[in-house]
Amino acid sequence: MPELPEVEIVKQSLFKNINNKIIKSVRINNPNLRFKLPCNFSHVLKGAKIKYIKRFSKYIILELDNGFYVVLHLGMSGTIHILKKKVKSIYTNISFYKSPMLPKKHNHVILFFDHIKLFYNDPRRFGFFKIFSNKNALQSFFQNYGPEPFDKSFNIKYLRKKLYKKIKSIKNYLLDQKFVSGIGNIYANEILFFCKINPLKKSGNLTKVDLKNLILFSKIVLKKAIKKGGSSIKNFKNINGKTGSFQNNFKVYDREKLKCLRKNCTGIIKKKIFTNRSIFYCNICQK
DNA sequence: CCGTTAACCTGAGAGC
DNA sequence: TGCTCTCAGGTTAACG
Repeated sequence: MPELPEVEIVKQSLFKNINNKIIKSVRINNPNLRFKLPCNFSHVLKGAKIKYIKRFSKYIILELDNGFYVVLHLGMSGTIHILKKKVKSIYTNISFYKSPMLPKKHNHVILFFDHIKLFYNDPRRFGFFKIFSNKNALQSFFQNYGPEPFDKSFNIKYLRKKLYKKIKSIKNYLLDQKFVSGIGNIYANEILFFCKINPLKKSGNLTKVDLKNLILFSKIVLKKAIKKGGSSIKNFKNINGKTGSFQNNFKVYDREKLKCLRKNCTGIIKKKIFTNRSIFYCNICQK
């Protein structure tokens, strides 16, 4: 589920809630996530102070004062919830979408702080934690990833070199984290709409204008999504707390059969399944 | 190396 | 009500 903007929102909330705090204890209800929870997980976290929290791509990185790094990927359905001990009935959901009740059986990992409990909840268990013992190990893990759209290295020269004569569709390249980091299915579709590029277009056939637009609009779309608190599609209930609102700004995603929102375009948004993912596009203005 | 498919999971919603 | 089927914001091993 979460793509770069949603993970950024989660990171910001985590920073407000647990940065500089000490993990008093750890409870593991189910270690069987996408990858089995590292066996030293509790040992590394217990007693450690969270020195800093950052994000790269769709990953949240907790820097601990014992030199270790905890890396978290939310997969498709991972969320984080915080319960303040004093107010037992109210959950502070610092996730990018709101679920009114914590589905208790999917609370796989719980971190206890002084006045706070943090729950990692993940029904589908596609999310995972990794632990790195030092900065080098952390960096070498992220070496396999391409730049984020915000990076200076995500430029014309890079795109030309990577996409030259490639027959794979640009939609699939945008989802390829080795090419560019942080974009998922929603934002790939949205970005291509702004670029007026058909998602199925072969990457080697992109024009210089296409490449320039990709660089420009990937930044614009992701930034706006962050500003709107990310996209919240499911479990949308009106309860106190934060929810993303970028879903109200979707131009193509989840808009099958609706009118194209581009000025003076009479197109209708199409939906197709392509390499196991949905593509949404206007077949008139996206060439 | 390149591109595609299937698999990993659970839950929601549609259709019957 | 309940059954079956499809789909979901991601990643990656395995295959041709």
